[in-house]
Amino acid sequence: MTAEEQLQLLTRGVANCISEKELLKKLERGEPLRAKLGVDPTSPDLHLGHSVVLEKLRQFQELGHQAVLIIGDFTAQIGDPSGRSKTRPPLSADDILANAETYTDQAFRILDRSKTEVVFNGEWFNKMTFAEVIKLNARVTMQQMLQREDFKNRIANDQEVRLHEIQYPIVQGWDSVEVKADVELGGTDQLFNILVGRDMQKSEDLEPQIVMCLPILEGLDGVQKMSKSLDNYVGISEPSGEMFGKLMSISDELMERYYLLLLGEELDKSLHPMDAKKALGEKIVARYHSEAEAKSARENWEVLFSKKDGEDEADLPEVTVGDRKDVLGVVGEAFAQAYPNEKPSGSQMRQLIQQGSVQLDGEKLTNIKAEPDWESGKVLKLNKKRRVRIS
RNA sequence: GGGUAGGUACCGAAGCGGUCAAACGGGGCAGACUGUAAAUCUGCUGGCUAUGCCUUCAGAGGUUCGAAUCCUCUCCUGCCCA
Repeated sequence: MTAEEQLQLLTRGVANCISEKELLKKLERGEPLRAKLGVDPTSPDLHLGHSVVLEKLRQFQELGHQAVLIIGDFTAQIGDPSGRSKTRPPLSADDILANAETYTDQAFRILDRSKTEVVFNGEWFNKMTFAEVIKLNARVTMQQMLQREDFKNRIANDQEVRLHEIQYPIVQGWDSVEVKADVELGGTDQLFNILVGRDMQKSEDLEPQIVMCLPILEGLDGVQKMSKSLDNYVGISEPSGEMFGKLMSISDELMERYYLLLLGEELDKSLHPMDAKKALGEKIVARYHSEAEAKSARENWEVLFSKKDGEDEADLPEVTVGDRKDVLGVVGEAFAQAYPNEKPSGSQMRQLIQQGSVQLDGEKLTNIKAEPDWESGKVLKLNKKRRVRIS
């Protein structure tokens, strides 16, 4: 493949590339490029938002380039202020290590493990002396740091900015020097950090890296970026059913965006939006599980939600009725047996019942003290998502 | 270090001696509606062995029949000055 062809592929779907000319030059040498991606092992679960940039990195691998995955075990102790309106809480060393492991395991669902160099940036930063740190800081001016939107906004809104936070870009930039990156990937919110990397490399007389920013994926709410802390995400290691279900809850507008960013396709507007969304869900599930699983996830979902009668539900968890025969007692028992982690408080369960969410074979049970016939085989709906079968 | 403004439920924000489990907005949950969704309308949103009881308004003490509200000390944050 020619350098031009590679360039075209690599820049597809990219929000910001500085600069294509330089990238072309690097590609023309015909040698594998070192494509760097730094990850913060702060939240151990990867989601579709991360997948956008990981897919791009895989593309580099497929073209024969070297992926360099930097685990920011050291930087995680600082906390990336990018896009943040608050200071991030720091993590303990143990948490970070554990997170790093789950992180890479998941990343290799997308990346080719054998073609990925994994490094921890604690390797070089933990050895640094304070004098060296001061020297690093001398390479950047205060004014440069204050140009950042994030900091500017926080200062304008009278919110605190801690000194360690302005170290983050410097530290990330130094990673690029250490691994001799040719390209650094990241979300558009990483633009500033990655640019600092270029400066750092220049000051070390290295050829500056190419900045490649990918668009930030909106979360399920369609407004804020996908993130675990906002709970608007789809994790890439989630069960197929969950994944499909979550994807089906997005708005039509967002669906178009997901088609573009996750599948790299234009949405076919001639399709009924419902069908288009099901197709989207199926494709994404297939990517992380399998075609067959995607198909069954779709079928299960259709049975669960589309058929109002819901007579032929797929395998619902079975629940046995205990000593308490009243509605409140049985609902509590059902949660405890089938979804112990989601069990609501007593008051919340009362509300679910009184508001008509709890239904036995489609019949609303609104009296918490009622003792209906808990006949074996009947389906008990608990809330929007959860149903169980009486055994 | 000095001055000053603050710290209220998931978040933002009222309340400034009783009628406060605490207005209002956002978020979340539930119902109606739908395409499952979005939008819209409605209700709920501390806990419980529940017409009552228990624990909350940064933390610890105190005043009072009674405190989120008053006093004292402590911790935390913004802003201004040095």
